[in-house]
Amino acid sequence: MGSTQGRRPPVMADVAKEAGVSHQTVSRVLNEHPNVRSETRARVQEAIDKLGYRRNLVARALVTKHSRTLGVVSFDTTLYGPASTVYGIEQAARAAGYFVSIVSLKSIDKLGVNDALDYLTDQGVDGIVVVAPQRSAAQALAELPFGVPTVAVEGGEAGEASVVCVDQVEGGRLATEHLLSLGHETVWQIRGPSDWLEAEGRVAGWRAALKQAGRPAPEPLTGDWSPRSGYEAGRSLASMKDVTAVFVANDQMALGVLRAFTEQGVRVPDQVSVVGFDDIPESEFFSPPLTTIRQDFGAVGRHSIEVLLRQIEGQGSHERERLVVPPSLIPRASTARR
Amino acid sequence: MGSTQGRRPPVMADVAKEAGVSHQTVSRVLNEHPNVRSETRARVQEAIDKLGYRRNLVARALVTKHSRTLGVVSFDTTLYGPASTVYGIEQAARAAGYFVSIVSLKSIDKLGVNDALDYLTDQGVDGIVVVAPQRSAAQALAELPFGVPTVAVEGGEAGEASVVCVDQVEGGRLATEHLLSLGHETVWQIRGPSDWLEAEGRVAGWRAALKQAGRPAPEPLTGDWSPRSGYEAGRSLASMKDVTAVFVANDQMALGVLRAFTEQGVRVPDQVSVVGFDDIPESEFFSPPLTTIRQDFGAVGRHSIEVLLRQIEGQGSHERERLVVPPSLIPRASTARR
DNA sequence: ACCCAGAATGTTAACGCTAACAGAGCCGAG
DNA sequence: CTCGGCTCTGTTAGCGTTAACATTCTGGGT
Repeated sequence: MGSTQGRRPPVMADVAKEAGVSHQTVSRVLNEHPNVRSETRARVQEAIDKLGYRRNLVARALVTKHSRTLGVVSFDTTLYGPASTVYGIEQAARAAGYFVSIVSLKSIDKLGVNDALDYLTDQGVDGIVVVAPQRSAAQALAELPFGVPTVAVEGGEAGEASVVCVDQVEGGRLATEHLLSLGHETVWQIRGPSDWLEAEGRVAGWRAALKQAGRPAPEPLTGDWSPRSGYEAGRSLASMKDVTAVFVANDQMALGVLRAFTEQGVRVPDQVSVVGFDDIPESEFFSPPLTTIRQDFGAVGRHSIEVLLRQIEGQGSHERERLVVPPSLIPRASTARR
Repeated sequence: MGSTQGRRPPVMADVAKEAGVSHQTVSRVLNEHPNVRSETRARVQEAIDKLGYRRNLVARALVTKHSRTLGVVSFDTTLYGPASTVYGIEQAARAAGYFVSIVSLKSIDKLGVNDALDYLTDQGVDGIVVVAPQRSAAQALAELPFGVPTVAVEGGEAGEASVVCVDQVEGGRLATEHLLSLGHETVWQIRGPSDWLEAEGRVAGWRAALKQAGRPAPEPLTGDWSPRSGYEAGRSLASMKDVTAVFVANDQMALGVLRAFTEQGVRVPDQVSVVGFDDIPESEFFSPPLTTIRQDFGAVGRHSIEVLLRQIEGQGSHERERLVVPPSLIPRASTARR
């Protein structure tokens, strides 16, 4: 119908002709410029509707230098934590009118992070969120490409970038103090890999709480966050008679620990109390339901977008921000008074 | 340094001047056009390196009409299944040189899916993968926007779009036959929400297997995939004395069932055998370790990209494809001979 | 009646790239 | 030695939008 020939999608000029105005006026309508007569505006809108016009965002991005796309770099989005964080990021970004382009890393080396950063800046993203829980990833942020605003999630001291994170130290402290308050002499720990900042933070909080209470800190066992590694550490712990309380650095490993204890006939919480970390949806239904530390991943994702947008929109003032989200204790049935 | 003034990133013309050639020759080098003298090529490459030039993909996309970006629409990427699928998609897409722009839906209505589709086509994606396990989402695909190639994952009969999915019926059958082969008289089921195609498929497979064995099919209980709903269904089942085998439509609900049975003193697998579905990383460490049906989400993601790229690159021939990935039984300790 | 500010619109020029064509140089066949 | 046909390179013209400037049209103050 009309003069629009072929199947080529209509462009601004087509709308302009249809409405009997210049393409610039169409642009003004689209961008809600105030100086357009409301009658003209209506006529243009009508033409837009009639032709089914949609503005070409690529052309727009070329001239405005803003793609309204944010990049997200994350490690293994299959895991609950990263997945929830990325979800929060995506929701917040879209609510703010931004697209989200994602890169999931399988390995976490500096090279991989740098590649991902380059890749995204090539695409012309307006800003980047790096979910970088490993020390190596965080270090990669120290040398940013050029002027692309960046926010690190769980990024420790991430060089130039702003940081949004959960207070891991506080989480470790909460878990440990909870166990001590139940009358346990001391608290053992199954920690995460040493490359992970979160693991370090949780160890620090645990150590601090023990020290404050004047209790000895046993040598922590180390897992790799997987249920299997928790299972193996749990088997070691089961054979040690003086263990009455264990702080496991994440819920998945805690599941492995519960499994090992069950197999070895160690009753939880009667003989040993166990606290996890993360509060994954499953942990409420472990046997027994797991006392754990909740991290509000959604809040972390939302905050990271807030910080990033502030940085993008407030051009000059790029003061580094550091936003810390508090964790909370979720008491359930895996812990009991000694 | 050199003649490049200010902090403005270099463009093709800058490289051209530096190398003493025309910008078109630079373009040729970048696009690996054969007709460039190798000496010239080297000189251009040198200039590129010297200036740290990176080509502007937005400008490129404007003229080529290809953004090399794929859109992914998914429901709740917090869940293990969607998260793994999206991960597989992202890996495969990036390996093929495509960016991935993601939209996570919180609600699954047709409107939401259509909005997401519009949103992504506005951005100028070259193709879209919709992870649409619900009937309503699949229906939304029936009315596609315009010429954007689309692939549905778990999309049943998704109108025009190609489909990649796991054979849910086969999965339901595998689970049921496994239990029957262990000597159970019949198999109960806790199914997923009726809006989900996957839930329907699993019910169909279960029913088919029972029918083939000439056994009665009890009325299935319905959950919403969450551990809690499994827990509640499990409590009902625990009170029924003739239940010896239960097929639970996903692992999370199976966890809830195990929890309920444990509380009620029903021993698994001595009194009741339980089979789950998905093989999430945790299920090997449930108490007892869960027999389940594994879905290869990674393969689904990879295949969906293969199909999509075939559709994008082979312009005219848009024959609908349908690719089915087989599930497999993972026998563990939650099932035993009657 | 006149002028001027401001509103409303139009015209032109980028943005940074690739496509299409044009031209220069070179080789071997006739 | 001339011509056709290669290879290599340059020139020009868009892609569809917004920005900047130019122009026309109002309406009120003098």
